[in-house]
Amino acid sequence: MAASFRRAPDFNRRADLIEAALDCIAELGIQGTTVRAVAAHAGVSNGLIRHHFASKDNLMVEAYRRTIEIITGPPLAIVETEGSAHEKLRRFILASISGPVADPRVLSLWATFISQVPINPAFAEVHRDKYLAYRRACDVLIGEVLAAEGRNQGASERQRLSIALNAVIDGLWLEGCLSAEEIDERLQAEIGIKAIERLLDIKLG
Amino acid sequence: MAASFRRAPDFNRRADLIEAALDCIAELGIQGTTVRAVAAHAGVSNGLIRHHFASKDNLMVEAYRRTIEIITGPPLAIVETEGSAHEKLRRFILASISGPVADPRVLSLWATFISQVPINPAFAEVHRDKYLAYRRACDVLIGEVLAAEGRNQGASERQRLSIALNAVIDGLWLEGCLSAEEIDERLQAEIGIKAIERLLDIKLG
DNA sequence: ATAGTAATTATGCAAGTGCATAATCTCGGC
DNA sequence: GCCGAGATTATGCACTTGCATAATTACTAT
Repeated sequence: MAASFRRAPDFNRRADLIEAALDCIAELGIQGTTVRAVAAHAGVSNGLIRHHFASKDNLMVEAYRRTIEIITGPPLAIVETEGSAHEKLRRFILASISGPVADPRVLSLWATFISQVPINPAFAEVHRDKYLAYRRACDVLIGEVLAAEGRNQGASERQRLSIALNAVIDGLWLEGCLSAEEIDERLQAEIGIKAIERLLDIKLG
Repeated sequence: MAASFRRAPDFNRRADLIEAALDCIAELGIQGTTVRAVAAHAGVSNGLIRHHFASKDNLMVEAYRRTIEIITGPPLAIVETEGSAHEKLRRFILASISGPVADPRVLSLWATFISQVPINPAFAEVHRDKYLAYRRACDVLIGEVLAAEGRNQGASERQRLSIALNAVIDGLWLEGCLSAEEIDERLQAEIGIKAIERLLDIKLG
């Protein structure tokens, strides 16, 4: 029996397998995401996964990395953008709670991996790094906005604002994903902006 | 070989097995939570689980029910309490983001089950019911507070406030659990109250 | 062309999985 | 005391799982 297959550059194949893993997790859950299921979904043989990843666990960690990238990528990209501090914060918020990030599938993936964080050091490390990066970007944005307002609050007060801001973003993202069918995305975004305007006592264009 | 064991009333045994299942999920993850692991953790034989639950899946759904009870129990209990609308809302918020609810273990359990909701109808049903109950309690509380303030806002505006309030609660709970070691619980609670005071433009004692 | 290299498949195994079944034991009612 | 009911254990089976191994194939450099 002649095995017929097409070769793919290493990088693409790896990315494809990670994407297939995410599909499996979203559709079948972590339990149903077996090496065989991922391989079948990617249209390759089982053994190929072990050729590209040291272990199934390794593939899962990479899938977690990709998931965080999907979630924090859009907002973090805003930071590099040109614009006033206020405008950037506004777009940062919108990018965090709407668009491709506000997808039930994404929440499901996130939840799957978060549940692994406390019991698997490899996941914990990824979580710590990426979570901090997002938090830091958020803090910087707040600092810039407050500076532009001429408000030089103490570090303590600034931290409070940062925590509250993050809570609104996280909470709206969560709610939006959990009831994506019922809630209008624009309304959701508007609520987010208004809420944060009140919290920080600012106006975001 | 004589098997020696102590009998337990059906209800207690069931509750114990559910608790053992939660322990396993928190310590080993959903993957490590096998029938054998739960039985070992509860100090009983494997077969006993099948005697008390129709299937492992059934046990998992019951464990999900228990988890939601752990999370929404304390705040929902506040609603039945005596006190002014403002005072009740304040305690409701505190019960939602501090105390036994603000536990990384609880978040981990919640995340595990939430990831099952989209792929398992049994979980989806439990989710829908319990989630709605919490949301409704929250809405009623807001309505009472606004009424006490003499503010008769339209249903649309009230819904916005409700969504924002929920977001702050969910977000603070999430953040608090994710970084429970770093954040002081009292500070967290204070931030929550202050944030919601600003959002609703009220004072909560 | 051709040979070497790495990607890919095919196959099998040892361990673990949920669950069915039958035997055994504990306890309450008489 | 003892007996029936059902809670509990012991055991095994069919199936799945991750992974190792060896054979096979496609691409690249020369």
